[in-house]
Amino acid sequence: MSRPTPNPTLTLKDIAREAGVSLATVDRVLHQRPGVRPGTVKRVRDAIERHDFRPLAAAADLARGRTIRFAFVMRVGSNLFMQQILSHLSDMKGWLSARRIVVEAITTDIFNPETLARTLDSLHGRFDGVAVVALDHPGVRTAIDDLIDSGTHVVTLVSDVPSSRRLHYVGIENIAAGRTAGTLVGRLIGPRKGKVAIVAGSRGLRDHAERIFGFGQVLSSEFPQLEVLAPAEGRDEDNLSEDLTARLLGAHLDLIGLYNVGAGTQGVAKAVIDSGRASEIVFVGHDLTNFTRRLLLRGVMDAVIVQDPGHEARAAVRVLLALVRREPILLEQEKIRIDIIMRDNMP
Amino acid sequence: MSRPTPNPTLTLKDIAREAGVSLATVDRVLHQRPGVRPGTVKRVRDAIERHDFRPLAAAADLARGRTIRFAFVMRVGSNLFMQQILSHLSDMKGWLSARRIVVEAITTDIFNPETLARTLDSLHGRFDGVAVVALDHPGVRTAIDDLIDSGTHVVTLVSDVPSSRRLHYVGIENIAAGRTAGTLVGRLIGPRKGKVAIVAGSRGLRDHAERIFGFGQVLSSEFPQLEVLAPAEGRDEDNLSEDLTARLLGAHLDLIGLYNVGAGTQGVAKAVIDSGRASEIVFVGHDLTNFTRRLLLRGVMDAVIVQDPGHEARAAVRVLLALVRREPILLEQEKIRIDIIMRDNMP
DNA sequence: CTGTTAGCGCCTTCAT
DNA sequence: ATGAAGGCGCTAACAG
Repeated sequence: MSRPTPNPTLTLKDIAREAGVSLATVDRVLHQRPGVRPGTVKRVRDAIERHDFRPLAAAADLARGRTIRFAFVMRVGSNLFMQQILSHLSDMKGWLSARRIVVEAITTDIFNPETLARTLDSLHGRFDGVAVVALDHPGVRTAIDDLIDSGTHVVTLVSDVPSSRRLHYVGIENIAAGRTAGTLVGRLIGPRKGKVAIVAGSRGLRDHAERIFGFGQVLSSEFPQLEVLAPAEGRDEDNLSEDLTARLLGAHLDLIGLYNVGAGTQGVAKAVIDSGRASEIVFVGHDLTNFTRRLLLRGVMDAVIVQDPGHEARAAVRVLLALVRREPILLEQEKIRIDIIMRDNMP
Repeated sequence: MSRPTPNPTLTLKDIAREAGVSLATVDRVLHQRPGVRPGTVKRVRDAIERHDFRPLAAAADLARGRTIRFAFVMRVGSNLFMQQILSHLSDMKGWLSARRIVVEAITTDIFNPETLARTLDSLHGRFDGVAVVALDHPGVRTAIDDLIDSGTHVVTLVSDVPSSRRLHYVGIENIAAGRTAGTLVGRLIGPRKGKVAIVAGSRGLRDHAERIFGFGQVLSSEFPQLEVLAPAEGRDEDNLSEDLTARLLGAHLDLIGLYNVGAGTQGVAKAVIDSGRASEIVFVGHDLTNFTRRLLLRGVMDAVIVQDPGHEARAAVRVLLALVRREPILLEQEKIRIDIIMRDNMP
């Protein structure tokens, strides 16, 4: 059974001739449009498969020749990670405009499901695709589903709403990320006994909640000598996070592990450094920024869990594009990995 | 100074009209072809920049309409990592053939610079681009440079030849990878004292040598309580690696750390398991395969350093394609990261 | 149900 | 040094 070597210079016309039909009919079969007799469909399909034929992407693009519009909806504020995503999007400008793709960033600082839902509602009919950093809330879920019903392709980004009908989630599995943090903290602490603290943004955020869950899972099952304290909620703000961390450090002199689940890393780190106990505390957090880079180099942080913002920006665009063009999504390529960054493998 | 919003529906013709010249002249300027007066060039350039205009990629592709040929040259044999690269290449078949790109894999088991050089010599004029897993040897360097002189674009893959004129290296920095392994072994061992062994394929391989160097650097400077033994060379073979490891384990009862630099992981692991000392030995190696996955899950291995073979395959193709089309390379996208994989963040 | 045909925007050859 | 014009392979509107 030898695979026919695909002759790379075949065209639709050749297939048409071989199947004894016209160009238009082949096109119909290719795009599973109605109005072709089953027998004809089969003949065309056979001819296509016989040569493993693929229509030339460039020609299809050119002929369709429509400008494609995408929106990225997210709350940004001072969140460095979100800013990085936006900055990588604008790095793609050249690539995008050579394909007549327009990406609009719709940002807000408001952290409120109702507002997000209303924003999504306002997008009906205006975009071919929408990537949204969602809050997992019934109102948001409904807004996503409505948007999809209006004919817009929707993917979630960074934070998922699994109960919605979004076509894809571009981001990491947060339970696994939390477990990874747990393993790192546990293993790097080694045989010592003591307490471990968690500082999160809010347990209302699905991604934070999942990370906390995964972290606790690993610590309780595999590192019973470590006592995990109840998570503090620092709302991803530096000042508040610093206060909370300082308080934790003061109250627990046997604190030897610290997991910062969200942003606010700068505040947490300041408290750790000021306590003079940086070298005895294993400190793990998320996202690579100028701050966390420096903290890794100084040995204040021991590891950072990373989801590559550049990869996420590009993956979101590519997935939306594939959906618009009804092309297959390359799952392996678009999957976002949970990266562990330590001092020596910083990119 | 407001950036003009690029009107996404502009075409070459619009630029031509605005500059008061014909289509062909704009095209000449766009591709920096000769035969245009400097003044004209400037007028066209200005018009292009005024609108931040980019020619539509699809139209350019279609018009050029040539089949592009790439070769991947590597020694494969039983090396699972190389097999993974090939397998990811064939996953791209659909994508490639929709762009009339033909990728040919030229594999050999022979591990010999002369043979590799001769293979490269035989490629002159047959391909638009070549990705080669090179050996760092003067003969290979010359062969690469000759190939480039013959008009073929060349990138190195996985293992670099920095002294050649290759246009890009798709792979990780191996010194940093070795340092990462060193940090992991040192940190995961914790306060214990003892010996650390290294099993490599061959110190003649540049990537292995660099990893060993980075590993030693970190251990000697930051973990002085650990004594690093001289590297054993297992030629990436399972049986030999197993013997060597067993011997090391027998000779050093205080062996508590193990770094497997190349392949042959299965053999190394078998020796560790058979010794009954798996749980007390911190074992770090490279590349994620079915074997290393299982070893991580069973706790025999503690961490695996990974360079994503799928990413490498795609990056090599994209870089070669960009070179052929004289498009810019998206360095940020093509950079291969050093990933640390532990039990909980396995993809 | 099926076929014909006019573009899509750029590249390239051939004139001028 | 510059311009005119015919494709590249596919899509979509229109005819039959």
